[in-house]
Amino acid sequence: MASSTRPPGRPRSSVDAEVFAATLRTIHELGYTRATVDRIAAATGIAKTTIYRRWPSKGALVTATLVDSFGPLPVRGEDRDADVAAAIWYGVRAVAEPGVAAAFAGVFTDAIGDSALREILATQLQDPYRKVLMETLGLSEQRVLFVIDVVIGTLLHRMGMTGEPMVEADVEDLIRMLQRELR
Amino acid sequence: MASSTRPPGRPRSSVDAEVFAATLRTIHELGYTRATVDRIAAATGIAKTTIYRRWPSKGALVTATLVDSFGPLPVRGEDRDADVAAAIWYGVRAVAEPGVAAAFAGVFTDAIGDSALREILATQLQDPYRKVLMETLGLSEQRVLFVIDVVIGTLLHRMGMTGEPMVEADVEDLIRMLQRELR
DNA sequence: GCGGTTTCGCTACGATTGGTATCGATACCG
DNA sequence: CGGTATCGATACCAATCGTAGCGAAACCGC
Repeated sequence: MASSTRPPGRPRSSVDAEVFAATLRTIHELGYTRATVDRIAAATGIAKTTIYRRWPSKGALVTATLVDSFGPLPVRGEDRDADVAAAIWYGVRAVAEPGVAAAFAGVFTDAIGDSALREILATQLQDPYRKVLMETLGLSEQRVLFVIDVVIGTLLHRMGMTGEPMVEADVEDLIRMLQRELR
Repeated sequence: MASSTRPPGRPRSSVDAEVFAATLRTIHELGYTRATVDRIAAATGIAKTTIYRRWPSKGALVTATLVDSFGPLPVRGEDRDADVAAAIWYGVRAVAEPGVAAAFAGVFTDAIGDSALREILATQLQDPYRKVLMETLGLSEQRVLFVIDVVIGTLLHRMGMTGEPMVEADVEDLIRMLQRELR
């Protein structure tokens, strides 16, 4: 329909998905610090300069990778307990994806003292989930931000300390705890 | 008493406390990444080489700074609800200390892919609290690790996202939530 | 005081890395 | 086939972590 307005010239080779995958894979294998842009570019088969043409910094690239990796929340707004459980399980799987926790921690670290990156992080990663949760769960902003802190913070801390995703029994405790909290 | 066995030679100038303070201050002002060892050394008035003589890496220095900054937990083992509240408030104040959250996130990031640093982090920072909490609260290891994940993870996520400590109302919610969880 | 011992400060250096500049090659559209 | 915008490659700069080497300083026992 409106997809006919394509600008002239050589198109941006559509390898974004490949770059995201290579970013996660490289971070998973080497950690955030040693996952250099050079290596990510080489793993994708494109030039480093191409990456910097599309994303303004390494942090922005990793943030975009996280946004792409997380995707939309599977909440329906009918049964709050069910939505809480579904959202937490979704978060567990997303954070357990190889490289995601390390990427999160790394971009988190870079964001402190880099206000531009911090803006990207808050706008592109947190705001969508805040809005969706406020609407479908009918909670205040303060309440939603509290829940996001608890869920994502807990999962990241576990992944960071142990390197392993949270086991099912602990996830179920986390779900029950938050269902009680939001009742 | 046994402090008489001092080795000969020039003593290690006892500026550890100053180095720790300068580390936190520099990280607070510039963030973990831009808080270079050069700057920390300059802020203390000592040479960079001296820092590397005492700590094997920047991550180890920051971890030691965090251990020094946190200190022992004020739990008494008589009233569990009171201990939970006291421990959480203690964590809130420790994480709110300027530079602590940024230092934590940074050393967390470096620890992934640096097993030596990871060992230091787990042994020197987490283990003491795990043991104290298991003994005084009479909880299983799994339960204690879960609580540590929730408390520290939540506080760090809040500090990382907003740059501000958690407000009192949210802290009280966190305390009530965990008191119910541990009942 | 004085020698012995250990740490300290300083300068210089190597290796990596984030990020930029430049220019020719390339792929697409009409 | 020509116009246009992106891509790839190379070279480059500024920071930064971490190390080497050496002379100076500070402390102890005598």
